[in-house]
Amino acid sequence: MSDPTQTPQPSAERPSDFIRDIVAEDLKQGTYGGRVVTRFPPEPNGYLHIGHAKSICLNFGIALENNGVCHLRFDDTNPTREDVEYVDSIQEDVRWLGFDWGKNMFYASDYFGQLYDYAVELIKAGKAYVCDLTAEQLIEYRGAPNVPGKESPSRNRPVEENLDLFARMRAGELPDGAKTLRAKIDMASSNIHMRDPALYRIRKVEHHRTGSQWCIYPMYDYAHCLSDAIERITHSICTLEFEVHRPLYDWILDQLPVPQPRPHQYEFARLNLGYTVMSKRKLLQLVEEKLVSGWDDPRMPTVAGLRRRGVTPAAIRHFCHRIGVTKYNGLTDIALLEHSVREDLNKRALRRLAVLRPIKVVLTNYPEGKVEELDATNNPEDPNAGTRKVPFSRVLYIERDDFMENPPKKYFRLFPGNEVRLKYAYIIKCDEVIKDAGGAIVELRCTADLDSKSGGATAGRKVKGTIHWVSAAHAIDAEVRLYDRLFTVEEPDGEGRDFKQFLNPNSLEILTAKLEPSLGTADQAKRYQFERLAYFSLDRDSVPAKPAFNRTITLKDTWAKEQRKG
RNA sequence: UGUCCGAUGGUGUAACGGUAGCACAAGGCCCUUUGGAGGCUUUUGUCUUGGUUCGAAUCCAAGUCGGACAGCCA
Repeated sequence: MSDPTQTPQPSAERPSDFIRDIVAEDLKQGTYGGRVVTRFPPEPNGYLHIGHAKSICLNFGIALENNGVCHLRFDDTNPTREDVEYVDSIQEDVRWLGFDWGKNMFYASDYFGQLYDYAVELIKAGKAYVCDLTAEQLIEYRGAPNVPGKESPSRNRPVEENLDLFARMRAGELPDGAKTLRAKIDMASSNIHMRDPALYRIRKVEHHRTGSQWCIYPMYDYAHCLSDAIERITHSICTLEFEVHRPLYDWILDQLPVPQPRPHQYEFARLNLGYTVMSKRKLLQLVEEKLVSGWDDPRMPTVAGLRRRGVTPAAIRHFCHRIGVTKYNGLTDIALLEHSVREDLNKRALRRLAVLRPIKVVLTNYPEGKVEELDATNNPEDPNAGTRKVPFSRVLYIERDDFMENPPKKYFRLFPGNEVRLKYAYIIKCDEVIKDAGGAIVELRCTADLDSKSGGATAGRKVKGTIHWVSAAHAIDAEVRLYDRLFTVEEPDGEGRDFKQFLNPNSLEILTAKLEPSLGTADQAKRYQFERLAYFSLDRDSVPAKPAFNRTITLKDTWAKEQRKG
């Protein structure tokens, strides 16, 4: 449990929601003979984000809970925007989240041949035709939500002619966009998706898997339901925007001799999270315009970004469990995610002492040159985590925030004349504040109660505050990146808004911090808590001479809250 | 003035005709060698109006509000 890079076993606790209810009912009725087969069907045109994680947890979760399987299927029907870079990252991310598709990895492009044959069937049955309308004309003929469409002049083309034309489309005899294959349904339908939707379009481009084998490519609506049927999917779970497509999903499967019982589609609400954007288009924009460092920038809501930020798979899974699955399109409070992250990190993070913004402290009654190795607890939440030694000496650094010359009421930290406990060490008292010519504080002169160390005569003395520190002579320097939310408002892409206007200018602050020496051998696979500050993880671009730590999330700060209250 | 879908505290959800519960957030207290964690505790909710019923968050009707749909994207 302390190694968050290990593929963790998704928790055994069974969630409950309306989709799981349907699956349970189908199991009870024996609809699919006891089979449960779901699928996660990403288009390889972007990195996975936390919204996909919700879908992954749902689909793989349902399979796991019911002794079923979940397929990973790349929905690669549009070669003009898809890329292998994405198919690799998607697999890595799903695996990292803790899920396993076994041998069941497929591509919609695996079925291009069969899909073509099915299309021929449709044409023969008089249920599809080759249409001559241009893209512009199609828009005009389609009508509008409350205006019926008009039938294409090609609609009643004879079957033989359709067959010939479709074969010629496939053979590459026609230029891009010249013709489409359309389903023959109902141009007057109140559902626009039923107004003779396009099934195939001509695209003379290389496909990342099928190369130049095809120059016609199936549309999503046509390819998706049939891919589900071919794979014998039982429950095809997607997001709410596909609800309107369901009649078409059903129509296509009902026209063709697909394996029975065929799959059914169910829709749930996609995740909307506060203080972030979730659409692939917008995330891509952030990457391409270099507003972030890449898809795995720790501020991104991508799985890769969260991973680099130090968030664990378990935290993401718990979050997905907590938010549930419904058809209500709400806005999830980012605090829910933050809580899941803290909860998990609290259990597994190794506690360490680190000073982000140092101020020098000299203990005037502590012998010069003396060094003590003090015992420090690695994780109070986990007795098995053990202890370590931390060097202590006369000159220390403490956090600037932990000293105030003129403190407000309820300030428990160091101020002139006051005492605080140095964590794992002595109680000290501030005697003198040394300033430079400009009046800036450069050093604090303190005296230590030399009997107050653990095991000492006055170890039990209670002082109001305990602060962290590092020994100046032993501290190592590290780059520390303090990440904050990427946007300043909860709904950066709300109506009439340009999300880029709301980028948080302070979403990244880079500091050189002073760390206790044990952090010199920090492990990228482990998680750390810099005591009293935040959770951190070692970034992958650390170099031995200068480690770099990313702040995953701060500790809860009730003092900051107190101050806000004024 | 189209079709489909939805509505439970501030947020996310549970209750499947029978005591509106949980988590987060917010407030208070206790504890604390992390102002962390933990423990205890308080506040706040069934969109509206009718109907069915001994009894409705749940079923029905109408309304209100919100979302989705007019790519040869997925």
